[in-house]
Amino acid sequence: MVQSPDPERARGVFGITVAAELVGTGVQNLRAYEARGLVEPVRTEGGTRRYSAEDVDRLRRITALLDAGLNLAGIAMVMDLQDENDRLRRAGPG
DNA sequence: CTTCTGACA
DNA sequence: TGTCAGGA
Repeated sequence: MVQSPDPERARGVFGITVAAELVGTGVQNLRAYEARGLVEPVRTEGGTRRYSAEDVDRLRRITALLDAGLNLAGIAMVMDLQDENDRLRRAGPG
């Protein structure tokens, strides 16, 4: 049994560098998205961002929206609506 | 790894 | 406007 030698592994978190590689962009862009509120990675004591699998998936959505012709401001709106829509759906259909 | 600034398409 | 590059 792999008892996760590292507690971080069980959480499935990625450093900003690996997250950038996964989404196919640079660490500077990921930081730009966070500045726009597109993603909110957890911050460690050292101040380093820790991107979870969910965050990486969201980053991919951001790149897809950018390709769609949306800008960071527009993407932020889409992400907010999607988050609220998913929240309402999870809260209860009725 | 973080933050900021400069330049380019 | 968004991305890339360099420096502290």
